[in-house]
Amino acid sequence: MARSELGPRDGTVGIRQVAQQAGVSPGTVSNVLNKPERVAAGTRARVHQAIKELGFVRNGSASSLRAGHGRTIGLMILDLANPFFTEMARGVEDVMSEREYAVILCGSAGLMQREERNMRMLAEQKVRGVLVTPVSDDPRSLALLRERNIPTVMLDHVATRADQCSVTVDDVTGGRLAVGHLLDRGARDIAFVGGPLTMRQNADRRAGALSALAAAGHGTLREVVVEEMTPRAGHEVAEQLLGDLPDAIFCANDLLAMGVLRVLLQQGVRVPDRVLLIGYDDIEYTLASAIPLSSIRQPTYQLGRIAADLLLDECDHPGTHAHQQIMFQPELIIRESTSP
Amino acid sequence: MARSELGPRDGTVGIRQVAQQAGVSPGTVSNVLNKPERVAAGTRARVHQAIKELGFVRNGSASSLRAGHGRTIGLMILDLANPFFTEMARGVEDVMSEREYAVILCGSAGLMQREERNMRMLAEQKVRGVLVTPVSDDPRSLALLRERNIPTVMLDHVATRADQCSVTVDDVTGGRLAVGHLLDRGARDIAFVGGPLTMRQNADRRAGALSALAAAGHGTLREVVVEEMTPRAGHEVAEQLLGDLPDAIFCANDLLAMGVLRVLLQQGVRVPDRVLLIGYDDIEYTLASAIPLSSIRQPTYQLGRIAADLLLDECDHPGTHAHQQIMFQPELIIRESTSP
DNA sequence: TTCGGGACTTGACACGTTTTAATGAGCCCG
DNA sequence: CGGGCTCATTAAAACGTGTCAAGTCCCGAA
Repeated sequence: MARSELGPRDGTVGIRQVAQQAGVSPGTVSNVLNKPERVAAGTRARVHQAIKELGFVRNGSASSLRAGHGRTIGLMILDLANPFFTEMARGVEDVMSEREYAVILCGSAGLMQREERNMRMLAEQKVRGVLVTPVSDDPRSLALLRERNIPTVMLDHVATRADQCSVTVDDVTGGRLAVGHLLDRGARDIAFVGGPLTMRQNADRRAGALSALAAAGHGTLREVVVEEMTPRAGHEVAEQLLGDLPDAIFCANDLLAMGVLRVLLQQGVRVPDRVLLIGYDDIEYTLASAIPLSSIRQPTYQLGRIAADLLLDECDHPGTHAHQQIMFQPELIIRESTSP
Repeated sequence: MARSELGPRDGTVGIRQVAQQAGVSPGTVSNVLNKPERVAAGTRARVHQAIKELGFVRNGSASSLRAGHGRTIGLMILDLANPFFTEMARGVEDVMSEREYAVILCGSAGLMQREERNMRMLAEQKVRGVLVTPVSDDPRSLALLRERNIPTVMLDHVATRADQCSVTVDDVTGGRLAVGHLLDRGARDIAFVGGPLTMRQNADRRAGALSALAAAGHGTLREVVVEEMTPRAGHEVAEQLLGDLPDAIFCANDLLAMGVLRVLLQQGVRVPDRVLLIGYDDIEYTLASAIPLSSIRQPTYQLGRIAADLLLDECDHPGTHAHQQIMFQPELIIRESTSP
């Protein structure tokens, strides 16, 4: 049997078998797959027919080797355990799935080292582009992608350079809204509980909090920095605060706030009567909370969708694509934890 | 300049440049990368040095084209918005990250159609293996992978065939534990709220519930089937039940239970005094709930880790690998929502 | 009838790596 | 001293698709 009649790996079917079945050349099959408009409708139909009959599945490796990249994008987020990020990931996945792209998911866990390792891995995989919530402003890991002309969109982080897109929510305003609200409710001694200030999100929310205090002309901010922004960390902070309770607590995310709330209630501290409590992100799971949690809402799912759209636009129209820095405004959601 | 001195795509560095720099042949560089033990220590060091100096990053597409598969695995779960699945995904990602594999994440949203489309995409990407929580027992989408000899591990689903691994939790026992507990607490008129019974998880939990009733010799089960297992669906069910409240409600997952709880409390129904409520999965976010939720705990994160280990074992030792069907036992967690 | 030109199609090569069989360099022992 | 080892390295042949210059075909105008 002639070589041309055998498929790849002596068993499966490749572009050549399809071509033979449809009575065209391999080149034409490739065109049907990649530039359908260039092939006559009749031929196209015959090829599609052959594809279906033979159960042909394109070899993505060969395709990306030749083309320089494949139908895959990378998504790097800070924390796989945080509903805020997984909700964002859902937005990305929905868009990419519609457009027939595969999504490689990576979690950096906030570690520069893991971020860099993942970036290298994505470069190796020849992804078409990358959506990333960076650990910090350090451009080292991004350089790896830039060298290889892999488009990048910043997620939940403003692009410091004008040569890329970003989608963010204004965290300074968010912090201001939160603390402004606490001040309105009469709080003066306010605690800010957040993660490392090297993370932009924490730094901005804190800055917003301070600016609200400055604008009001009264009130003080105690700052508590935690390693991880989890309910567990919230527990520890709350226990620590029990000895000298502030008027109000502003947590830099809802997971922390959930942990704090739990301990306060267990210890009989009345919320909001004794302590006001507000979180950030407005994740869905605080709805059933003992005291419904006030929070700062972000268009989380949309963040993911829009970033994905921007990335695909850059991939599809590298010439005409105009980089955009999109910033959403957050919204103050008042619930029982701050309103008597 | 001779072709051999230029890099791939006239700019980046390839295996050839590394070889030249280290004074060896391309084949040796490849061996350093893939079978380090076959190359002498001195040569190996020289090659690594050259790799670092030139900033070489392997072209994964070329690699998987030649080798037949790459360092990528597929992970297909039912619902990206459900913390149970994202927690499982976290376990998978942690293991794969350690072993330098990339993870392609797909959500089937419980739709056969999306499951099949994703499977095709994974086959196209030449993934090394796939971890999948299947939508149903229909083997059509798995066939696509089996034809191509792509190893598969079932996640949260028992393998019906002995030629693959699976990692599950005993949902029948889980259902029995839940309803047995409700009966112990004196409930007789019990409602079961769950998703489509075509999903094994729902069917098994229901079966367990029924067997608990049978064992007790008393009590009845009202069955409420919802489309989606979300808090929103829980709201609707609860409103529907308000007119004729049962003694107890068993929700097939915690998200449903959260929605149900919220409406009950809003309407002034006392939990657990008037209605007992128990969920399933024991997700972290119910901890801060108004009435802490009783639930059935599963080793979620471990599920992901172990499934990932099994898959990698099958990939690394295709000859000696012994397929395993691992089943964990769930644990009843009693909290306030079922104990006065 | 011939020629020009547009619309499709073709064929062969290139993409960067892995793999195979073959080569070379030592080394031991008869 | 040389034959038969082993271990380390090499050269060249794939892997299956995308690309692009070079056709082929067909139709209408001259």
